[in-house]
Amino acid sequence: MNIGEIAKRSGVSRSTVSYALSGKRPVAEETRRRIQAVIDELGYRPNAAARALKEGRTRTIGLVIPPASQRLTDVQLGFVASVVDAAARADLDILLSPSGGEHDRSFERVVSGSRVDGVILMEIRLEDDRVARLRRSGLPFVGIGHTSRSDEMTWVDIDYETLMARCVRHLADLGHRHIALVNRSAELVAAGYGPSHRAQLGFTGAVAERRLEGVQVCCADDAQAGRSCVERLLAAHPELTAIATINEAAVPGMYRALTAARLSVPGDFSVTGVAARHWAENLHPPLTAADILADELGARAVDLLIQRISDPDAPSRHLLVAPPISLRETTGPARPRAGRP
Amino acid sequence: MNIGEIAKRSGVSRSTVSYALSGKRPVAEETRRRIQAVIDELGYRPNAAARALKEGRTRTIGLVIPPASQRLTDVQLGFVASVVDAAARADLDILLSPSGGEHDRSFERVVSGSRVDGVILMEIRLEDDRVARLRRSGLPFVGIGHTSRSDEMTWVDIDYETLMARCVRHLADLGHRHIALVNRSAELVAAGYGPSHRAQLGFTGAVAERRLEGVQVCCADDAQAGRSCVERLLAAHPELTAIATINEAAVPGMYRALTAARLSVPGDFSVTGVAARHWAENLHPPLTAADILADELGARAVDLLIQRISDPDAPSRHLLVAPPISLRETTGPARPRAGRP
DNA sequence: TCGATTCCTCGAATCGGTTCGACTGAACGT
DNA sequence: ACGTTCAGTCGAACCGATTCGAGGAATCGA
Repeated sequence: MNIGEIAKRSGVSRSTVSYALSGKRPVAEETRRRIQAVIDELGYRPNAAARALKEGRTRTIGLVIPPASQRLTDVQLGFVASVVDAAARADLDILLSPSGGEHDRSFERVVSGSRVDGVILMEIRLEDDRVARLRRSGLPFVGIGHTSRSDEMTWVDIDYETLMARCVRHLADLGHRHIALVNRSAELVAAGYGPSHRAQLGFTGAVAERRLEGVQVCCADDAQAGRSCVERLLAAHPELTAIATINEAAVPGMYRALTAARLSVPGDFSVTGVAARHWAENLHPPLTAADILADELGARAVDLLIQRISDPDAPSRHLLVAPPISLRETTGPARPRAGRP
Repeated sequence: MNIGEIAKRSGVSRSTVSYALSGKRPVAEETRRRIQAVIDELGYRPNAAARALKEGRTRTIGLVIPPASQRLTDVQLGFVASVVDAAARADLDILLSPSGGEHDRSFERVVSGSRVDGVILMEIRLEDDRVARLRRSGLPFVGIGHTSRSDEMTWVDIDYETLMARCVRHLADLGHRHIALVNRSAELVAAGYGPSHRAQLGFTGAVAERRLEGVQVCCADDAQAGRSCVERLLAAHPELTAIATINEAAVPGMYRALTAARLSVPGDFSVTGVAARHWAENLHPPLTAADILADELGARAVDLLIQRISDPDAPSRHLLVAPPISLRETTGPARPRAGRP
């Protein structure tokens, strides 16, 4: 059923039906009611493709996520959920595009097929082809995360550098002198993953500032890896009394390694880091951490994108979020491991 | 840049460009090359809306997920990931629609705006309005899960009834006589959530068959709830020696409650259930469970949907999956709790 | 040499909306 | 009584692709 059918049955022209629906020109009240009755009866909805074709916009935004094959972290999931939510509130649909892996055709379709009015890009690398591709296309886009040239685009991001520095200072305040940074996977770090890179900066900076001893290791995003990573760490650095991490998926494994080593948390050993609040709260014991407010960040990304769509030539904007550390149950005063039996 | 621009620059008509791209009519090799050169130079891609309008199909499928506000379980995430993956392989785009909560406008847009060629529906209730809505619309759709009238639609599903019966029999074989079923949240069960309902059937059936004593409880989908649920359970039923569950999110909390009660797993108490393999493996200790192969299920749903789109009048098809139990480390011979100090 | 066939290309119609210019009455002011 | 204004409506053009019927040129067989 198309608009012509509605027009015929209401005894008006197609344009009148269109105006009755959009309200862009006055339509007699009685006519409007007649048209509405026909529409309700037939359950008519304007064809999205036809409308998009004429209007030149699709009322749809693209959400580019990491390849589906690799499991999303809780923080990433939080982003997706909040973007979906915010978009729904703004009556925008979401076209999902896994990018990165093999099927970049999906990304290419989203970018150049005029399928979307704008794009939200997740999991951005310091050097990211997709950003260049999007800039060339002229499509408005907003990053959750940003590249090394941060001015070249609009983004929202978590201030991993500040957050990690806060974690380190928090540990230093508790008397810890030897601490380790457990980063994300070596592949990610090598690929120039921004959060990993900035966490390193924050870590080394704060370690130097407080004259501590710091160790840095990479760790794959799962519990197994977390466990073996911490086991190696404990063996190689007996003087270690605390860990700061941005690898939430590995934390349960880290707990297990500590338990296995008969180190109680936070009595003998402290753990802190950057994680989704929900996740940190539900760990056992609950993780003292800088809480990532994924909900807010995703919603702000959508806001910025909507603005950017309505005014593509406005200067790019940035939003860097650094929430305070929520004290929970995994950090305490330093107690030298050497002093233990 | 549109097809007319390409035509002009190649010195041919628009239709020739179209045929060169689609190959639906012969085009001279030299002409084709010239057109291709122009296309490559300008980076032209046909406008998706225009194509959809003319062809009457969008090369997009809708994926209806539970409202984003509520966290998705690992199994659900597995479905989403595998659907996204399978769709990308088939060169289909995915339109994401959270449904259920407040914003059903999103669902309505997907169903009746001709935005998609078909829909995959997740988290189906025994009585589900959305199924009726989709049937009325005539849009091809496939459910992951199904309603009480299972013939009315095409679906793939996990055979929770069989799986739960297997769990119970497995426990019975190990000598357990008193076991509990920890279901999903009371709200879900009350709303007629199929998996919960069928798990109940399988549980009561197998309990009766093996002449066991069974208790059933509901439990919200998080660790906290799992913990308090099991604490209550242990207090109220001292004879209990095993739990079977379909609530994966609650399992870590259940472990904690058992640990707190000084019950070792699997020495003093057995736990088993239905869960995503990834999840079961990464728990500590790894959960003996019937593994849900979310990857396969999502991919099959996409296959079925593609078939249904190409032949909407074919009879509906069903796919019920019941993988065997993977023995891990959480079930062992029954040891009466009464016999403990 | 002439019609038939084949190969390649073109113009026009079409999909289902939106929007612009123009037309018709009725109401209005002077 | 006569322009003006304005509400309400219509027809036609347009968005960017696909596809059908048709036509021109080259090739072929008789």
